[in-house]
Amino acid sequence: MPRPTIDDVATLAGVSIKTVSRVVNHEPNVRGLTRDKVEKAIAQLDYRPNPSARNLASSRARLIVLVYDDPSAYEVPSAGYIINMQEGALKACRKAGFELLIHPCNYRNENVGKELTELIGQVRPAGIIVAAPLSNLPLIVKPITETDTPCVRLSTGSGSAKEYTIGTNDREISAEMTRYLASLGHRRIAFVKGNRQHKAVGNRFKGYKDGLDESGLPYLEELVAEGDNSIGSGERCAEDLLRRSPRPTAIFSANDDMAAGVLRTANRLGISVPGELSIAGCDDIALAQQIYPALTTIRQPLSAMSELASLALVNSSRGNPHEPGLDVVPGIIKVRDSTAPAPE
Amino acid sequence: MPRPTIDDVATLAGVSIKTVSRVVNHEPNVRGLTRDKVEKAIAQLDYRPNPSARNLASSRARLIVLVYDDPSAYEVPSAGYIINMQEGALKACRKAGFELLIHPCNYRNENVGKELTELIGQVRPAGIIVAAPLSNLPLIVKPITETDTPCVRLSTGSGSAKEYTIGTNDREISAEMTRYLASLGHRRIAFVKGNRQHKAVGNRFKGYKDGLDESGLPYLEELVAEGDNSIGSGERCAEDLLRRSPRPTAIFSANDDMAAGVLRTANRLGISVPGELSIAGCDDIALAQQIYPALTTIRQPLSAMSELASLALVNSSRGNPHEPGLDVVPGIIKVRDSTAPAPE
DNA sequence: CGGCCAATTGACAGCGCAATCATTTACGCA
DNA sequence: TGCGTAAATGATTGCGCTGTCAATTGGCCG
Repeated sequence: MPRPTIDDVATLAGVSIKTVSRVVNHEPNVRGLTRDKVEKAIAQLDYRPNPSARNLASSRARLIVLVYDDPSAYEVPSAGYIINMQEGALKACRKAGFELLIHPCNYRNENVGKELTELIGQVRPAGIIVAAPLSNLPLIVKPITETDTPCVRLSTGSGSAKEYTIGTNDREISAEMTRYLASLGHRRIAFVKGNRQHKAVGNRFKGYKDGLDESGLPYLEELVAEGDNSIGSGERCAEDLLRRSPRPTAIFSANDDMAAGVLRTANRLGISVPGELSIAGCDDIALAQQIYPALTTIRQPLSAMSELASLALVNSSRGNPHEPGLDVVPGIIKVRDSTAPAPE
Repeated sequence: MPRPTIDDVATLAGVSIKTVSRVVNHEPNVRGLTRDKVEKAIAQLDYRPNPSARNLASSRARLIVLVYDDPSAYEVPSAGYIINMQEGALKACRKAGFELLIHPCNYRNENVGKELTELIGQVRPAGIIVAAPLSNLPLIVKPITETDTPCVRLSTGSGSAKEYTIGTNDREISAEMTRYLASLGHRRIAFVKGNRQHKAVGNRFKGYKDGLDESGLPYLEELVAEGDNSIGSGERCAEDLLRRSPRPTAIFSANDDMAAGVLRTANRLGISVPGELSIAGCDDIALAQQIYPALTTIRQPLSAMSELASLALVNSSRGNPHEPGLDVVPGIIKVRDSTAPAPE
């Protein structure tokens, strides 16, 4: 049996299809009595509008696109980050009856801009969420905004004058992590910086320096290494840092992958964690709990952020665009087993 | 400026819209000359068909749904598995101009069946891919097939009489892994079984026994433990197994998460890997390379499998349904650092 | 009770495309 | 050259819905 259409509902309820349309779309100016009749008919027929027809008629799809850095472009992709984001967006979409289209995207590709423009032209989404680090690249954001598609940036970096941005308190929470390490008695706290392209990790570095300062510890250039966000770079940075003398007793990395790399190196060198060396990361990807010892880290509220973003886009499609600006969803520190009081 | 429509193309090319439609959809019976004209017009206008209009007119969306076990239902979700699957499906979809809708799904939920039926009614996808372990649950598969939506099962378990199934040579490759461990001199090779509900892990257990047999080793009940696919269960099983005397010198787990758990336990107990204990897993999720030492494992060709599945569904929507049956994409053994010759 | 305005409802025209069926063209052969 | 057939092309309808604008209704006031 074919699915019921708006005509069937209208006939059953004894009204015109336009009235049914009004009820379905929660438009004003429908009498309570009429609304009840229509809703009863809808329930009775188990009617649900055909999205394609709606999209065609209104020329905008009930669909949100999530754009993020393509993990398959990397040797050892970091999947946890993405799954977390998808989760929040899916949640909001389901609640609103929207669908989520995922679009991993390689920013090294020459034609990303065109690719996105085409995607938008193709599916006409109600909105687009652009995740960090892509959200900091004009190369990505500009083509999107030029199509007039509502766009929310997920950026642990900074706000933007033109788009609504959802961020987190990277700098503050990183400072807090640093103070936490200091409170455990650590005096030589090293830091592994991440990819310079990513503003987020820059903020974390600033937070690290803030934290040192607030704990009355000096900032030492020799205790900072620069990675590229990958596990491998974490390993190399750790080799470097652990060669210093005296050795740092804690290493705080700008993301979990690098922290996992630090842990690998410590394991390889036979340095006990957390006995001789405390390790802290940032992101709380699944990996953080899968390695041994489980990583003390900063939980990025990624799921909450993408949920908020989706919500904003849904509202926007209903006529309430969100004004530009920065909303901050705070992260929290998850203390696990990779940090302990400083030795001695 | 509004996007060009099929009418614009027809006008520019001096043909009817039906002819344009034929060219766009690669239908036969168009003269080469005409085709060229139309294609030139399409290129000139940068025309791309409106998917909503197509869907409305043909009452089936150019869209594939990927259904998988909802990771957020678990405490420590295993994201790698999912990302790999998404990757292959995305690849095939892009090539065919299809979109991918992801639908994580909690099978413990009472209403999964209805949920899926509604989803299908809602979006009318060209097809659905159901990933293991959901693909082995009638609870999930039946409601789908009842809607006449083409459905491909991804199951490392077994084929099905009614749906096309893409699997892998779990049993054989697990036997090979076992033989490999035996070839390293291991005589006491333990096995960690996974969740009974998952046929795949059952096959791996069979493969383990085959491998022992082929290597002339006895099957010992005491060297088998039963986990539930989670890291935590791997830890517990390892505690059990390592209490045996003499201790096993190799532990082969039915998935990587549990192998990671085994490694955590070994680390905790101060047992050196791979010096005193070799560890092997199965799946080759990203985690396998993120822990130390990197895990020797069986690489599941998940991406290839989901790509194949998507392709089959695309073809199906073009009038070439795939007949039921089982296709096997073989896995391969990735030797990394967690396995070494047996001690002594 | 008549009149007027606002609230409510409906008629109808597309949105852009696929599919059906009718029409035209091309080609082979006698 | 003319006929028959198959190939190529086109005219038209309708998919299910939204948006526009017109028609109707109801309520309130004088």
